[in-house]
Amino acid sequence: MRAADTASADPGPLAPITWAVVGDHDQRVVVVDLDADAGERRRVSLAPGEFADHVVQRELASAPRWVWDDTARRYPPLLAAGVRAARSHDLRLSHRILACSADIAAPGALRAAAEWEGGPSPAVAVAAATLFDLAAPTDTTGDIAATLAEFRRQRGALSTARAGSGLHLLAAAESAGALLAAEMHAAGLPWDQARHDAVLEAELGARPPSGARPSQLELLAQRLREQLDDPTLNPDSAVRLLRALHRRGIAVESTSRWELERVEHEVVPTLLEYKRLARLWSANGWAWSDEWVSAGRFRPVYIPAGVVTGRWASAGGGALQIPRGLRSAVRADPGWCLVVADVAQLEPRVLCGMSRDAALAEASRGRDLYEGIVADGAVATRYDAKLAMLGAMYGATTGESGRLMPRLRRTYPRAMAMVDAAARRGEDGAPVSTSWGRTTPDAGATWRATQARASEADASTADILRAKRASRDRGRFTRNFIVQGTAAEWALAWLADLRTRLTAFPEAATAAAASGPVFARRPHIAFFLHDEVIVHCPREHAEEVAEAVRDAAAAAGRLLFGDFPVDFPLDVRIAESAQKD
DNA sequence: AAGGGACGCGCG
DNA sequence: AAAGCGCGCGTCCCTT
Repeated sequence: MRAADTASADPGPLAPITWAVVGDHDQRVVVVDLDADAGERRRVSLAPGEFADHVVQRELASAPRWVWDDTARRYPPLLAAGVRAARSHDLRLSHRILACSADIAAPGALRAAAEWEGGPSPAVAVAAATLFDLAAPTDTTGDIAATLAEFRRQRGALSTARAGSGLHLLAAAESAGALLAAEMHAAGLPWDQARHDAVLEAELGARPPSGARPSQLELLAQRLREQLDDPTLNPDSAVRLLRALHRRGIAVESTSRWELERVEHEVVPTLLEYKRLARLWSANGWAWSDEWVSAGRFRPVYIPAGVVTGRWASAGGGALQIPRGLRSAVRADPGWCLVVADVAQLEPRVLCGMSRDAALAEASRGRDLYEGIVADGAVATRYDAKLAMLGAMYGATTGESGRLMPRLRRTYPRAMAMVDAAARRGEDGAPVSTSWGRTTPDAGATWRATQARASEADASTADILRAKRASRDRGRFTRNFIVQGTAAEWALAWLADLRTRLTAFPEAATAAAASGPVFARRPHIAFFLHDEVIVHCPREHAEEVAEAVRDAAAAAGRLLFGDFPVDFPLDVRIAESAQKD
């Protein structure tokens, strides 16, 4: 029974959704069913070993929404037991959203329950506690009474949300993301170790004994020592490298690539190549795969909302930084394939939707958004359009980007007014919010003290300059926050919808990784990076999966922006590997 | 010896 | 050609 794949038991839209609150009491797991008004209907007490079976039964019966303190703590053991949950409400993640949201009129009770604020990566803390055999975290938030109390506080806070607030959608999407994060970790990203090794050998030479530089890297280091006439140079030391460059009359202020690229000297190509290979070796070399890849899977730890804007972060293995050159190692299992999809120009389209800028929507519909901006005559080239748009969203003030950005104001005043207003509010120390109501953290006491100091009678020029800079820094942050944060919401909606759609697919005849989790026998999301997903699926379902990915994107757009005509075109590829041709 | 900051670079 | 948002992480190097 336990091994049953619960996902196949979709109860359909008519089944009542109930809240099933999960918490601990006296070494047992307590599940309390609540009705729509959060009134208690039923309470069961289970031995810890019985919980997974309980979840299976309930999923088959009616797929309740599991309310628990922390998905990263409750869900992995279920997945390990072969049990999947359809819906959840993650109290920690939701608390962090609701307690500081500008959309909540009465956040007082939530803010008082500070023990729920938690860190950004409880999963990591729990893993570390297990690793060092320490007692469970000292907080009591997992206790059933505390869990019920927090759930009721959150329901109470949500009932004070402003009319039309998207916070309930955000809480649901955030929680679905937390389920998915645990599932993706369990499933892993299919990784072809042999191909990775082949890339490393081709670039660096044979794997060296531990501690030694690979041959190709040592060759380049030696050439650098000759070209810079510095026989003991360690090119890994920026300080010594800079001194050596200066001795040869190369006037650079740093050893960073963008500055070196502007210098005409024989040492530059050698140095750039050394840096490229050194990076590959230290970030994604043999030591990396020893640590992070096993049994053909790369298993990063995803941290939902690890970024203030709501974007995900990751811990370990640099999951969000896999270099493009190594994507050839991301390779489907035999008989399976990858559906690799990314959204074209997600953030500008999100800005278009949230500002309801009809001109920008018209420019971007059904085509490359930047080409559309060129066609509108705002700027001359696609490259300029991209630069100007990035400048608008990041707050560029100088350079080409800063020069081009004002042109967009004339052509797309609504969209530009939205980011400009967010910047002004940030400069004043005021909060801003995403479409669904995620709100910036407070600017902080130090920031306000800096501003206050500048307006005192005896403020120095330095005080005033410092305050201005801090104010503009904050403005650029809030300007970008509303766009990056709403884009993260779009991505969550996309993921949550896709995750559900994929449960409708049948199990594969040929299992991917027979030892993997049960849900990995059907198409499943194997990777997510801000505006890109990779689905691992049996080849015979690739086309249908690609369609599901597109349908989910369209549904996400409607969920956030209703019938406003902004579209989210995807670049979808069906392939053996994640490498772009 | 451990920890933290600076640097540099990978990703969106 | 480059500076303007959000990250993680490896290395060096200095402090404690």
